[in-house]
Amino acid sequence: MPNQVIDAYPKLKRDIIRGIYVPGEKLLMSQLKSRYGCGVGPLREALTRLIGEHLVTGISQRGYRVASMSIAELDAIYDARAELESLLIRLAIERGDDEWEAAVLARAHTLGKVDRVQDGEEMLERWDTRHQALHDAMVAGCHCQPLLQSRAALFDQAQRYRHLWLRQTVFSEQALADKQREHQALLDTILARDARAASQLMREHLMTPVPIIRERLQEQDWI
Amino acid sequence: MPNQVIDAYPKLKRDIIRGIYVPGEKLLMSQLKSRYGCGVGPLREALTRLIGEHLVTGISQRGYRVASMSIAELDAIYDARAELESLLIRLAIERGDDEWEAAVLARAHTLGKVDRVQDGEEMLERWDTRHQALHDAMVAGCHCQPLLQSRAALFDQAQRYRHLWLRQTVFSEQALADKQREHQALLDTILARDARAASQLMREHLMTPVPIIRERLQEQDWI
DNA sequence: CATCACATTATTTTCGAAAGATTAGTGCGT
DNA sequence: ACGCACTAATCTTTCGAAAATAATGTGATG
Repeated sequence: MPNQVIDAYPKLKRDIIRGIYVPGEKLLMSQLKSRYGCGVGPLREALTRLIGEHLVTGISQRGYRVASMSIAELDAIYDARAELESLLIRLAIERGDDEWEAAVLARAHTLGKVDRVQDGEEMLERWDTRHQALHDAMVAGCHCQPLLQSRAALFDQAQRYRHLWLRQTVFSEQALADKQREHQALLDTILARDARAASQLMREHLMTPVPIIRERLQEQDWI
Repeated sequence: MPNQVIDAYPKLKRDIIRGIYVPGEKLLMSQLKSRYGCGVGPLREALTRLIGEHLVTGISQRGYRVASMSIAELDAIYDARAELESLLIRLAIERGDDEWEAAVLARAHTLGKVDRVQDGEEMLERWDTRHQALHDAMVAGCHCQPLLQSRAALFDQAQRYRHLWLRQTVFSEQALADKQREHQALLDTILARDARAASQLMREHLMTPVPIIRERLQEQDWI
């Protein structure tokens, strides 16, 4: 694997997820070259990787475009994530050991400690990091690397949509409290080793952002 | 997307799956260039794609290698496939319509018609094609593109292992009959819309090749 | 005999230019 | 005014050479 690509790939990915580019927008090599400071070779490799993650589309002799977004795709991806994560939490409860339980508890604790008094941006970043860490810890118990990789791939695909939801949630006292309650309920079912209840709660938990994202999406002029 | 890559990528992938290269083998650019008749640019893109599919590994400044194979990975991938396909058949039964049922029945019918009298290689290819078509038809009812893509990715990862099993099974009267019986049982539960039974059978069905593959794997000198 | 420094070779990675394809623009004929 | 062929400009894709890095071999030293 390359050197220059290691630089360009994460930057390009980040820019696409953050919405720097409009979905469907053409990605001109000349522009990318100056923006990311490297030649076409490394760029093509980075773009190839992003095609694999469904964040970019490419047509022979017609270049690359930022993958489009749609409500249909939003529904499909979140449905997939909810079903998969629901499966994973069931497996984790069936397979996880005491260490796993302890790790979940630990992540739940740190997430609960994120302080609302901090600077907004900093808090958003910290809450999101710890939130993801909690969910990672929960499903880690399944001990199935390939399924965890599939989960990560779906998460990446969802990130652009998720981005529309994150701000809205973290900056709302109400939404944050709701999430807190959902996490607590999940944690209870996990510690009780109730696989059926946990997978049900997990599915619902993952689906709650969808209506919010759908609204934000309909506001966009590029849909 | 490129032109030359469209040539090189599937060939390289096919060669890796067919076991032309030894797992762990270094992929020299100079060799690849002459074998696939193109420059390093297209090759690097093809290899990047294959890294995304976990068929190749790459380290900065140290080139590319065919991904290694191991019994641990065999177990992990087949476990993942079994759990995912089991989930998908449940969803398909919950969501599939009459057309879906009909399509499954049709694929089961054509698979049953594969004739043993044909030429061996031709029969193997035909059986495998129709076998995959049956499984594709079964899970298609879930109507969840992202999960079907995850399934396809896991299938690709499994292909090298699956390759070790396929010959053994198709050329054994006994094994083929066993598979036939399993498919019939699956079909019955599907037409009866018994999601619980179907997902159980599906998990078992996907796991049956594992012991056979494990044996073949242990015979290899490169494990 | 082992080990380290140094020089040599082999390999990867990158860039720039040329070739190939597509898109945009122009003018002609109807 | 509209469509079509042709030309010009733009963009993508590829290759070959050069630069950067790693691997190998050699010889001196403890």
